[in-house]
Amino acid sequence: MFSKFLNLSKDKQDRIINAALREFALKGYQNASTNEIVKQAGISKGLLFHYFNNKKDLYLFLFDYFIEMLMEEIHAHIDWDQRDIFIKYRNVAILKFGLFQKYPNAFEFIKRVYPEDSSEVKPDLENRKKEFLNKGYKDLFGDIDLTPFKEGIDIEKAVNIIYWTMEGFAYRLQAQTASVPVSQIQLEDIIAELDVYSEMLRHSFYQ
Amino acid sequence: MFSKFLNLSKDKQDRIINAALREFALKGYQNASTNEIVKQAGISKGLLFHYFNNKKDLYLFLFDYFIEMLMEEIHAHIDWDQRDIFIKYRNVAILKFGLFQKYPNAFEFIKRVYPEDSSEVKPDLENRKKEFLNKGYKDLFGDIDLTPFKEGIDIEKAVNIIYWTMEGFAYRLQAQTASVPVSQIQLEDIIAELDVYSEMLRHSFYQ
DNA sequence: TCAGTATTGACCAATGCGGTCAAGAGAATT
DNA sequence: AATTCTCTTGACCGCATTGGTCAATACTGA
Repeated sequence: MFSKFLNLSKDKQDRIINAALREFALKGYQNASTNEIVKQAGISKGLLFHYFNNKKDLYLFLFDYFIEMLMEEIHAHIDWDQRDIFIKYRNVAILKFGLFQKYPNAFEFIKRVYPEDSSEVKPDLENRKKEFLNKGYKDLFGDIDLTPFKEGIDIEKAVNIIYWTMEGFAYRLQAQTASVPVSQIQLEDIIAELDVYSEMLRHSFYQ
Repeated sequence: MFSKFLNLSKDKQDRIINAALREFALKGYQNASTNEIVKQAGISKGLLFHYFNNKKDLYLFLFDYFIEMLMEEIHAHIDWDQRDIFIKYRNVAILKFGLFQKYPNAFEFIKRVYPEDSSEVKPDLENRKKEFLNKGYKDLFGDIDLTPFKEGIDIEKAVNIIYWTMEGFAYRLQAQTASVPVSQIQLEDIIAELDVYSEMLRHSFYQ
């Protein structure tokens, strides 16, 4: 189906993918403009429609492409026997960081798929969403080890605080990253800072 | 300037304001459609342009309207001598909840004003933003009492965790609220739950 | 030189945009 | 009942942009 596109040079593929991701992430399906995409990608109008034969197919291709990539990355890097919530979040953070370097708008894109309600793509999305997204996260954080938590603590709320802290940290990082060349950002520094937060929360909620 | 509009019935004012807020919050200045606004508000096209003579004026009116309302609410309900971070967040939460009931899209709208880069409104926004928004938040949380924090703790990070927890809680609440009639939501229940989070974090980070 | 593929961008009909305005609807005044 | 006045309508305007097409060109390797 998209084999013609996948035979392009990696560089050109990424330019097109990033331009399209950005546009859809920014404006949603309906208001995204294919003209804007080709302009940002530095290709001609005809080429885009040569590879993806219409706007809808392009959109769904992006979705499938990233779900598949996310799945692969997860299965390649996550230790499924690990049940400690902090270590799991740490691994997920590393993974997300790698993907974010390559495709800065992928997470924004995925986030906007949820509330997408354009009738043109909604039915196709519904099937895909149920199949993958919810399941993915539940598999990851469904069987956390609860035994190390302090007695008497409200574990559900503690888990929420941990989640919000990790998300807040990632979100702030994302905002900073937007204004700084990606190459200058050191994964080690970020993980080190994240570990401090982990340690504080571990100290708060673990025995 | 907008006296004609402000003489309308409160109900009609709110319908128009909410429709416009929602549209601008969802799509940003450039992609927001006045046709969509009048459709959602249940008024005719001509009427909107009768009250606000063009799109730009409508947008800036909304901004000014909410900044002013926010300021008034803050000055009416915030105890400026209070320096405890948890009590301050509690008060802000109560305040935000009240506003959110009336104008569910106001905060999304304000949030989208920051990165707004449409050349048509940018110059007008720059002046207003500097004057109000940053200042507002800094005044609120600029002189937190740091003495109750445990010795040896990284206070900056602790404050971040508190902030992310409060934001995360508010965000999740907002998502829930979207699918439930507003009248059924009890402020007391929400504050009670928020107090549990506060207590957990207070116990973690205070002496 | 030539066949075959990759790429271009002017062009199309359709849609939606911000904004206008003559005319209608309703209420108040005479 | 007639008149005046304000509120409100929605068809209409010129224009920009949309998703998508396709004949023409550039590029490639033989």
